[in-house]
Amino acid sequence: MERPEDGGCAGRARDREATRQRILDSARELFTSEGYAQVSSRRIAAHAGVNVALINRYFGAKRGLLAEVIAEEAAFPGIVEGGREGLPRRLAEHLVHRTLAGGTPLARALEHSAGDPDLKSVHEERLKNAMIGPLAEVIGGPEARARAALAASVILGVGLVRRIEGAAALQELDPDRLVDRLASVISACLAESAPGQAHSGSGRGRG
Amino acid sequence: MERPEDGGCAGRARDREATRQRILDSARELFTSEGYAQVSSRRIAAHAGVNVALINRYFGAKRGLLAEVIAEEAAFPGIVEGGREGLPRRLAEHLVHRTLAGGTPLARALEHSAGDPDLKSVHEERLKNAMIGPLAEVIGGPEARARAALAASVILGVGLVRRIEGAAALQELDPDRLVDRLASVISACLAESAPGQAHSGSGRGRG
DNA sequence: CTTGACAAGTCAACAGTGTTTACTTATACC
DNA sequence: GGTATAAGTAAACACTGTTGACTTGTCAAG
Repeated sequence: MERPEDGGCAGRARDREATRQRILDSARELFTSEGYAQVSSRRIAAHAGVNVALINRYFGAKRGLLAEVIAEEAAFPGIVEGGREGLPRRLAEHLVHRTLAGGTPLARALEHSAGDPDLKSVHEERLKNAMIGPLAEVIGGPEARARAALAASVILGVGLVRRIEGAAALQELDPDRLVDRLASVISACLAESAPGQAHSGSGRGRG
Repeated sequence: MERPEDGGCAGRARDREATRQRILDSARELFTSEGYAQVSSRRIAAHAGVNVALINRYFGAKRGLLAEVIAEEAAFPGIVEGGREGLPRRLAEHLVHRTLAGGTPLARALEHSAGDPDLKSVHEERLKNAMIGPLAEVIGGPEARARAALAASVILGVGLVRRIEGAAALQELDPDRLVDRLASVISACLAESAPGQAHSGSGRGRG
């Protein structure tokens, strides 16, 4: 069915798969460098050298293009695989290193569009399947999903704040200290029993 | 200068301030109930019964309209005023109660558009002046802004996750337990010294 | 090789967005 | 009453995502 090679010929042959992939590659490149909302369908098409209508033909809508792009990459590559021991620290290190270095561009594409209502379902699936799900499975125990959701909140929140205010405040802390701190924060999220409150909370008046 | 009353007359007189306020009221109502991106300039204008061009005349752009709307409301009403003692718990309670009950609609408008690049400057100002700033002032100590930014990350992150996945996972915990947990998480953010890591972090290899 | 079918690709339009410009009109002062 | 000035308006601009009708390349059957 498929042509064996579509190689480098100038006026390339009609090849569904190759065209699809070409669109996907352009979308990933542009989304990750400029963000979802910034890049128009027509620009993706032009970058890929194909017609605009093909985006909707192959991916339903622009939304579907992002969904396919982010489905390709793991949220926590090689982190949950390490097991429960030291998980908070590994998450913290991952977060800090991609926070301070700009890190995985895909995360940026997601943070760019975190609140976009058009992408709610895309983000919902991503959050559940790639973050809360794996995390909950690793930590186990009661209310695992709630604890995982809390950790995911911290991870997304830090990324969001970094994107909004340029990490100016966060960079007051040097990376190592920030990792320490985030590790303890994430530990508090994932812990099975809610620990007695830290030194700053002596005034708890609840019954 | 201004007309003393523009009252209820049908074809109302030309009154700059009244028109401005009318637009602002419509924007607040629509933004908070449907979100920034959902509501078009033309719809706001129609709801206010004014011409579309007046939005840009009075607020520069749609962005300016949101900026003015969110400038009207405090981020943590009556929370930082309570001082350092019990601050994490008050923040946690505020967050949970507005999370579970839908809470202040303005926060929703913000979460709706958290990642919108067009609103970056608006969110930046809001984050710095209404969240990190007051928080840092209350907690004091070294790297106060960094610690405050961390707490703000948690607060924004939880709101974001709630909005994305409908709080399904977070609601595994009953509200009181969630408050406990969040209070300890926020305490970990605000603490002056990064505490020794909790029970799950025995594998720390730094130092 | 010719024919025909079907999928791949194209074009132009639609309805919508935020924004701007030129314009009309009502008001307030002289 | 006349007029400057501001308030309000209408129409357009350039752009967005999306759709349906159309053309064209390719492959299989006759």
